Amino acid sequence: MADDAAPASRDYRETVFLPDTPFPMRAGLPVKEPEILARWEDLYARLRADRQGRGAPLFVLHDGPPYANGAIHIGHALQKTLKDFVVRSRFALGFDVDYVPGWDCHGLPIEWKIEEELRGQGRRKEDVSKAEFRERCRAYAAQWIEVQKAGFRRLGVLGDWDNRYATMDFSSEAAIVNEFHKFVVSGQLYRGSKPVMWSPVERTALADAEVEYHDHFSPTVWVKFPVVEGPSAADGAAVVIWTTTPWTLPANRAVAYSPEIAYAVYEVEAMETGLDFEPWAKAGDRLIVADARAADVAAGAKIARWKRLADVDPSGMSCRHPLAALDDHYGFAVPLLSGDHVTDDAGTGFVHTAPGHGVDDYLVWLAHGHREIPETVDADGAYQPHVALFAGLKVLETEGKKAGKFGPANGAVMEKLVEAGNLLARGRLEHSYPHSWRSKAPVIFRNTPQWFIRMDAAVDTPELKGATLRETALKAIAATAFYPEAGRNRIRSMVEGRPDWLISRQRAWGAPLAMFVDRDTFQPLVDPEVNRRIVEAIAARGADAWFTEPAESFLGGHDPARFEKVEDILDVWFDSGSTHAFTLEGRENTRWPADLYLEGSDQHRGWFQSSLLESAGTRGRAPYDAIMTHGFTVDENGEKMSKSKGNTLEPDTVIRESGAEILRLWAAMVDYAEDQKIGKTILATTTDAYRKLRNTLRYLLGALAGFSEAERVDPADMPPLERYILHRLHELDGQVREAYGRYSFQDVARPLTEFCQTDLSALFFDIRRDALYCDQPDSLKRRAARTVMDLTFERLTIWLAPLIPFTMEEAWTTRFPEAGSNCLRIFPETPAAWSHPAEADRWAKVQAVTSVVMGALEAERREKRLGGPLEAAPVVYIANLYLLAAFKGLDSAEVFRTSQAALKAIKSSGTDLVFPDLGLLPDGTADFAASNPSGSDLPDPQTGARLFSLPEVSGVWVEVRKAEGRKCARSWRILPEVGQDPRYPDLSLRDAEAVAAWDAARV
RNA sequence: GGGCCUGUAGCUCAGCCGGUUAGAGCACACGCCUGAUAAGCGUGAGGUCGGCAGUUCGAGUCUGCCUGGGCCCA
Repeated sequence: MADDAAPASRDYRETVFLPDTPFPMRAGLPVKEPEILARWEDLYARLRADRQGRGAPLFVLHDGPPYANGAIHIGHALQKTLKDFVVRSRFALGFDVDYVPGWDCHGLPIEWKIEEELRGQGRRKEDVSKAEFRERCRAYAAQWIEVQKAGFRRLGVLGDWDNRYATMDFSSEAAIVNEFHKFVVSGQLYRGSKPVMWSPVERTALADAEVEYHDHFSPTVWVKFPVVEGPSAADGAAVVIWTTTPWTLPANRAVAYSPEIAYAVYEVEAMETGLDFEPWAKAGDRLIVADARAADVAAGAKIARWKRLADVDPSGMSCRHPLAALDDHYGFAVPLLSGDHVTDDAGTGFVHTAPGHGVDDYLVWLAHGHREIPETVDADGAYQPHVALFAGLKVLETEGKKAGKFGPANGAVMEKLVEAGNLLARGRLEHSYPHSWRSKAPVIFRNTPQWFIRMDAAVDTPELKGATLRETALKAIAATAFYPEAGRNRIRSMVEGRPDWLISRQRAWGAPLAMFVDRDTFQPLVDPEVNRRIVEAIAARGADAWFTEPAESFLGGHDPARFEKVEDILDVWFDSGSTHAFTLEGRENTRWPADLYLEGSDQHRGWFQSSLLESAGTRGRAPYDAIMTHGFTVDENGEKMSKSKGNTLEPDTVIRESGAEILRLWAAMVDYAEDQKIGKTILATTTDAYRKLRNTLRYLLGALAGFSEAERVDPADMPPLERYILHRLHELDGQVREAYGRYSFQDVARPLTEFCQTDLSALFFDIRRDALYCDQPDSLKRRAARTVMDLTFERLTIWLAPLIPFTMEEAWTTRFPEAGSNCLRIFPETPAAWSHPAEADRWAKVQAVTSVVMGALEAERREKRLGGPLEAAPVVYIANLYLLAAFKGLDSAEVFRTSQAALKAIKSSGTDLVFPDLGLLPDGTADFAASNPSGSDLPDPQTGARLFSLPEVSGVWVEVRKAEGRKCARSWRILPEVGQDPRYPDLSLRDAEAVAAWDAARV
């Protein structure tokens, strides 16, 4: 018989049931993912067919279209990933999910790209036909749709990619125009006029995003408006305004003031002397300015001394236009209007108001009941022919080398002001001024006739029932669910405050405002037959049909001489606001309205709102039942990503280096509702979390090698540890379903990661390793463990599949190569009988005691008295009967992962006596306590027993003794029994039996 | 400048209606194991809860101000 020193007579390794799986520890995701994608192929279609075959309820996620211009960035990746979480989780919850990805194709950025291309070929936009231009735009967008589609699919996003929608599809353009007609027919459309940012050099209106601010020198003028009507104090005086855009003075129609500012009349007493020019003011002039501005105005006008005569209330006053003396064209009255935008921190406290050339001007003008907006300059920024004194003069040079420099307009206006005697002073100022993003030339505000949708007119249609669009939209917001809830506030305040919807653009690439307008009244022609012909033509030949085909072909019997074909195009937001109309209506197996719209929080102003207004105006409600928003992706320091800062991160880079799965797991773990940070460190920790999940799956696969239905054990027959894991599965089942239900992916990823770490890896696997490796295959413990592992694998693989589908597919098909895609599965039912709160309670107590044991072992290890836990045989003294009772039915050595262990109930612990009323204890506890006798008190420290305790676990002391006996050559446990079986003198009895059976099976 | 949101360990996040010594997982350090091994287990360190003031017996939590960051506007 071998003694301790002698080596084992046999290598038992082959008799041990080690984990066995081809599922590799290292994923190699960048290579594996494309292979899995290829296998998925038509997965979306198969899923839909399967769910429809089951009569599953429908869930509709309607895609917000990205702009078909450029490669996808991290924000796109996040968003499509979140959408995929929704799609896959709804499929896994058993729904039939409709998700048709789409693209936004019209609009200025693409037009610009094409203009740039043309310039590269030495051609001008004017040299190509509108049709050719639009064709180039179409091709450009089509190319980017394919690029982006490939990028999204690479992320694993499921959807009806083959039937994607695009706003430029003929059918879409027709639907958009059809929606537009609904607004025309219901009287919600009107022709108005509004100043917009305009670049004379490019002859185009610009959106805010297309403008950048640079420092710029402007002339400044102080101008006198002689008072015509007002209080007696103002007799013979002039209101003074200050402006940096003298050229807008011919368009002046009012002067704005603030009721919050104190104004007064000042009389000039003396001018500065020794000037090298003749000042325009003279002693005796009476000027009205804000008191707070008086000193600055005097300095600007070189007034040496003046006298404050009297307070002036500008309310109700009116003036003469400063150029009235030169031409009757300017003979109108210039009223003083109260406006909130007026301040006294610059200028004179009065604001020159040209309603066609400034937004504040326009708004204050409208607020006072005026409707007509003068049109002063044309598309080139030249005064129109009717503008007296200045017709034809340009604000900016638009051609040649001097393009973008000031034209003659400012100078001419100043000369005429001098001539009229109303220029008080002039100067120059460097300030921040808007410039075109493209040409870098300054822009101007220019008034042009535009088409608007009314927000506040009662709409008498069956859908709106006399309510206004604003009221209808606000009602729809109240009826919508918001994830997170904060979104409701945001969109509501915007809809409450927004102006009428300006939907016309003077551009080429878009869906047209395809209608005819009476040349005299500007009223749109409302004729269902005409509209039908228009929509049919566009459906057949695209929006080009409207531009290229003669008016007669649409007008039918109407007189072409009377009706003008409108060639403006629609605001692209109208396009995107109509996506619900051509994606959710008129297709099979979908439904209007959508269950969910999901976009970034910036879309409260964008797509959520355009869709809401479009749908409210045509259908009386929102096209969605719920809105989910996400924040923006920022760098690791929480700062916005930008190319100039060099802190951008491309999805392609992450996919190439780590795999799409890492990006997906990142998206699953962050709080998407807020801004999400991403960067090197964060991706590294995400990769670590991924490894943890992957290894858990790998261990399950390894431990389940060869698992058969025959060895399955009924939960009722399982040991407490297995019952506990089942309880956790039951608990998680509820949590996972609930979290997916409210789109809280974090609340899926976090509990499952913690479950893998805490319950599986550190507890279940660690404790059961011995039984799995060394028990005979028919051992109840081993079978129960494997049964629970099978049930765990069955659930984990599908619970996590919506988030990390590649890895779960790999795990599932590794185990069940013939079972088809993991993604086709539905969350399995988890029996209520698995719920076992008493086990949860028990294991919490067991872990508390275990933590004291671990602490004791650790202390011994530190003292070099102990190596591994199998060398130990802790003796645990427990004065808390509740804690002791938790071990009923458990093998304490197994729980502590030591070779041997003993529990001893004690009655006294000095001051720490914890001996509760026995009547409150679980049944049998007293017996159990009695069955763990040997001593009713703590050992006397004098005997040499070292006792370990933790302050947070009262009533528990641990004495670490060395395990007695010899080390089993197979299970490595140290037991006194080793050697008792003569057949296998170096094994414990359990291992001897197991090897005997193994050997017998080999013969 | 305005509206909305936001700042808890190195990272991602919990922290209910204010109530013991602010938690988890990962990362980190140290140790164990070497039959999950580019793995597994254990122990530990790490936080003035962005800052200041206020309300309160008591504030991460409520209020105000300041500050950093984000989105949308001007």
